[in-house]
Amino acid sequence: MTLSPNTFTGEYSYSLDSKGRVNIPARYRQVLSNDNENTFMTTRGQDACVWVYPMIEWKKIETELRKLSSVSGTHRTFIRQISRSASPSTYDKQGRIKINPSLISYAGLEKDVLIVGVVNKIEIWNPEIEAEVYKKNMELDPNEFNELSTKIVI
Amino acid sequence: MTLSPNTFTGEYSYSLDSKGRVNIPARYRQVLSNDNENTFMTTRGQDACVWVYPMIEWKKIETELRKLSSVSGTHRTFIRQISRSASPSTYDKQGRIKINPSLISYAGLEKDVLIVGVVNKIEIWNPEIEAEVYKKNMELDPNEFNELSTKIVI
DNA sequence: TAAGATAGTGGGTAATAGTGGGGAATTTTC
DNA sequence: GAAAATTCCCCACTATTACCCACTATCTTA
Repeated sequence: MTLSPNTFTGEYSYSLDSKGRVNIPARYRQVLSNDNENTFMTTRGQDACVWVYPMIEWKKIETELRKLSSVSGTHRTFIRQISRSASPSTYDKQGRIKINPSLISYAGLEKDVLIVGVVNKIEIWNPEIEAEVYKKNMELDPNEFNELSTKIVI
Repeated sequence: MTLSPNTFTGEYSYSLDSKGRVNIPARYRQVLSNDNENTFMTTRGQDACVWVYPMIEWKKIETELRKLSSVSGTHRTFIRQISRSASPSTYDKQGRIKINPSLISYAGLEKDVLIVGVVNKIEIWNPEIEAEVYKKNMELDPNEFNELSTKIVI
């Protein structure tokens, strides 16, 4: 059975080395479609983590951003905030991408990192921070989950 | 190349030298399409920064400006504002463009500058001014932002 | 279970990128 | 028309990056 292309699931514990590199799990590399040319876009996540998009997925966002007009102040600010933290990274022969220093500090990454596949992208977490966020989310209003259940069937 | 041509992301800290030159980040030069002939159009940003367009992207702006009727006073002012300060600049062998003095003073640029890729163009900021603008923007209506991000970022 | 293959981690080095400045060519000014 | 100023092109130095090799751990297969 072949897996869906550019679709990531599961979690992995890897390490960030002194040069700011992390390995992309071999399984993720295997499902990457060729048109990504081994390249990802790394950006700030909405939570305190790094989001890693296959280039193909990122380009969809880029297309949407291009439709916004810079005459609107809100649009300008929005584009700037999304775009400024985005930097492309092609993985090396060993399968590692480079995470740039500002993203490392944004996500509070240290040596041990948690890599989580969230369907269309990959998240890179400091495992301690992830645990806190997880805990906090579990305390949230369960109504939102109920609402979700009307939108998606699992 | 896997990256979209003439599309800029990420931010860089560079310096403006005594001759009024700034480096264009190597990554940006790499995504420039050949028909730009290593040339950018520099102009006043809507915010207190310098906007740097690849010539190809600038020509799209020109087309848009032509469409605006010069009958309306607002339109005339808008067109004049953008157009009057526009000046082309070809980068040298080291990858630097020249920013003219009036743009330098408009954007309040000093030695250290912040270069931000905002998809179809590049912004050059005095980092201190950018920080202030950032802070001010964060106080803006977050609803519009949320709406934009649910539509665009996936 | 042993051996080969694959995966993850660490580090050295050649190539590239960023910065500063000199000097010829060109333009401006008096 | 000469002096001054500016622009443009080039060279050189340094820091950073990307690429490559090597080692170890884990997984796979016979």
